[in-house]
Amino acid sequence: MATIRDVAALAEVSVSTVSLAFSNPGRVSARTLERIRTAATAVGYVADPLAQSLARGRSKMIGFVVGNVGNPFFGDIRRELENYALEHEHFVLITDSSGKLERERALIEHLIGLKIAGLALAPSSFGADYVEFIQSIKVPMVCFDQKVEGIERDFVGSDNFLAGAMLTEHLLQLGHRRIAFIAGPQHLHTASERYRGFVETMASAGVEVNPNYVVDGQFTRSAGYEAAMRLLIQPERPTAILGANNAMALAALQAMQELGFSCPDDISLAMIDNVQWSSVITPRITMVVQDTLQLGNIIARRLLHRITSAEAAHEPAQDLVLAPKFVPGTSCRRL
Amino acid sequence: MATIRDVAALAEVSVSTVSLAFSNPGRVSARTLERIRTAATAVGYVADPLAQSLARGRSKMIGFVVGNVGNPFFGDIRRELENYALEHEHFVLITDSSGKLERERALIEHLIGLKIAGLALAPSSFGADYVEFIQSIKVPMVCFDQKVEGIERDFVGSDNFLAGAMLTEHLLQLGHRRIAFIAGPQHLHTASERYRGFVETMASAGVEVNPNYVVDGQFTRSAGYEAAMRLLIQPERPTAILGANNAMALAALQAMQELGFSCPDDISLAMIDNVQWSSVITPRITMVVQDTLQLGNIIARRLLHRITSAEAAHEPAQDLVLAPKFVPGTSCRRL
DNA sequence: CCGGCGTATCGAACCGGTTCGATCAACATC
DNA sequence: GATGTTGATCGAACCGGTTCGATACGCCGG
Repeated sequence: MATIRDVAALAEVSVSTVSLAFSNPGRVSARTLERIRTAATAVGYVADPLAQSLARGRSKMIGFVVGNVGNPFFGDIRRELENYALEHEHFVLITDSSGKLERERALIEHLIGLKIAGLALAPSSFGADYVEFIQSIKVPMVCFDQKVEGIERDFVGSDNFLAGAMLTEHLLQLGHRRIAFIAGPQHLHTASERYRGFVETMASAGVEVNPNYVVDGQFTRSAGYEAAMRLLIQPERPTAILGANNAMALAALQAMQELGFSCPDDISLAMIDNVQWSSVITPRITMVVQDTLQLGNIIARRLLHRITSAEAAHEPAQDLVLAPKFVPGTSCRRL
Repeated sequence: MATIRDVAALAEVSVSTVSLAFSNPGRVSARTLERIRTAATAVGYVADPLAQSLARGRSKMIGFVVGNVGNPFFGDIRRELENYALEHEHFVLITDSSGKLERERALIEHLIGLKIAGLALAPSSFGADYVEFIQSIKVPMVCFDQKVEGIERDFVGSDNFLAGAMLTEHLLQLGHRRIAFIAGPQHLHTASERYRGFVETMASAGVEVNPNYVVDGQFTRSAGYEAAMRLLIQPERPTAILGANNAMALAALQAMQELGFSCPDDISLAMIDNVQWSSVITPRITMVVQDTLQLGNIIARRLLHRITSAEAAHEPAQDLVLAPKFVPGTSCRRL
């Protein structure tokens, strides 16, 4: 590998001039610039990013930390971020915490050790310790998906209250009253907001929520399956089930199929968030989806703004909340 | 951040001794080692990975390059690799080429610039130029999924011929003769092998393959959809469709649903590779799946062996091919 | 008491860049 | 003709480690 000294020797200038020529071509005379450039191509010089990062104290890399890179929601956001970053000469390092707090922390620390220029984080936890840890990170950063109380950083996400409310309203309109809700972990903002959307919409309509109809599915497939089963074995079954996320709703569909219930004939189903092959799942689930491309785009822009603009560090943290979209399916029947 | 010189000063030893104490504790006297360790914790010293990589010329990072990190097949492999790597103090950098050759090349070059210790690659292309590029990479490396002619590197994958043959045999056993095949891009090893498995099994059974029943779905959802449509509008429709991968088979299912055909009553369907929510898709597709966890584990072991063992560089490249597994569903009926 | 040897530690060079104050020539100003 | 200004280039220090030959010391046998 050719080093900057090889280029300097061939161009008969000092090392510092070569460095200057690449980082700030305007400050070098046209003649020397030309000589340096031809010398560089002649020896096939490419600056060593590691050495650059060490000397500059910051790299051109952006950390992307989520709980599950396989989740298409995060996948879309990642793709948008990658494309935008690439256009601005930045490189995205994808990492997956598997939803484990310890792993997330280790990953973030590792990334900071790599002197990343910025961090896009989907927080996986909450609470004082966690907030303190996140707040201690001095790297430009944008949080998304999960709004965490106490973290004063740019946040980009969807209106989860609205998401819950929209589907509840839809089911009410169809005449449903015995509506069950499979909730996520209530300490998560997305989960509690979606639940609040359900509860308040029910209240506004003057419909009482049967406590037996609210079960906890932990946002996971397995817990969602169990929760759905608990709903389905009740003597007075709900006429509709609202899943606070995709995994739990589909687990509920599976449970219904296994018990021989037909959807939507016996029980209607609606969910928040799409899944990859939703169009071939029968019935087509009625859902509310987030505009992942838009979210990804906004995240990318905010983060690169923070990274590249000098005065951005002083700008206050900003929350950007997008409205989700209603996508009708065939999984909800009129009563 | 505390540097190695802070530690040296506090422990009253030279910088080189501190470095030695961490990289090779055996060569330092017990007393000094103790002093250095307490000094290090006192100032909160953590070695800068960037500086280490620069000085050593190699880092503790492993590059993982695939065409689509969202694909659960790659996801499982990634997870296995990450876990195994973490146990051996290595860190996985995930990247996504979106299946684009140019992007893949740029990513690999970037990773090499980062002086990665090793590379796990799912090749996205083929041909002389590509092979030459891959061969020029001197980093320890394991290829997987796609076997590429001419690349002399460790390879880990599944027996794709067998995968195609198993499903074909299954359909023949059920009495099907008019079996259609949605093929992938034939320049890809996986695609051609799966196709070969189909053709040769048909030939062995003495059943002629109708040329109109073999269509190209490019391994993608959209091309697979079109290909399936071409099959379904023929006057003499096939009684069974075999999709060479998951995306094309599910696209075919969608096409069937849209045209009002029932699966399996009108047409049977089978596919190679699982998808995330296959258990809630009606009917449950009969398929042949790869043992992704096993694959991931083998990839991880081979790669870390190459990385950590000094003499591994001289070991010849090795191919490891696993047999896929048959998973019966409800999508194939007996004729 | 001396030469030989092994072990613990050190100093200096190096990895490949960046950065900033110093230098110097050329030109403008008075 | 002396002084001031400007722009191009350079040298040296630095980022934070690693590595290896040199050195110093203690212990051994003769």
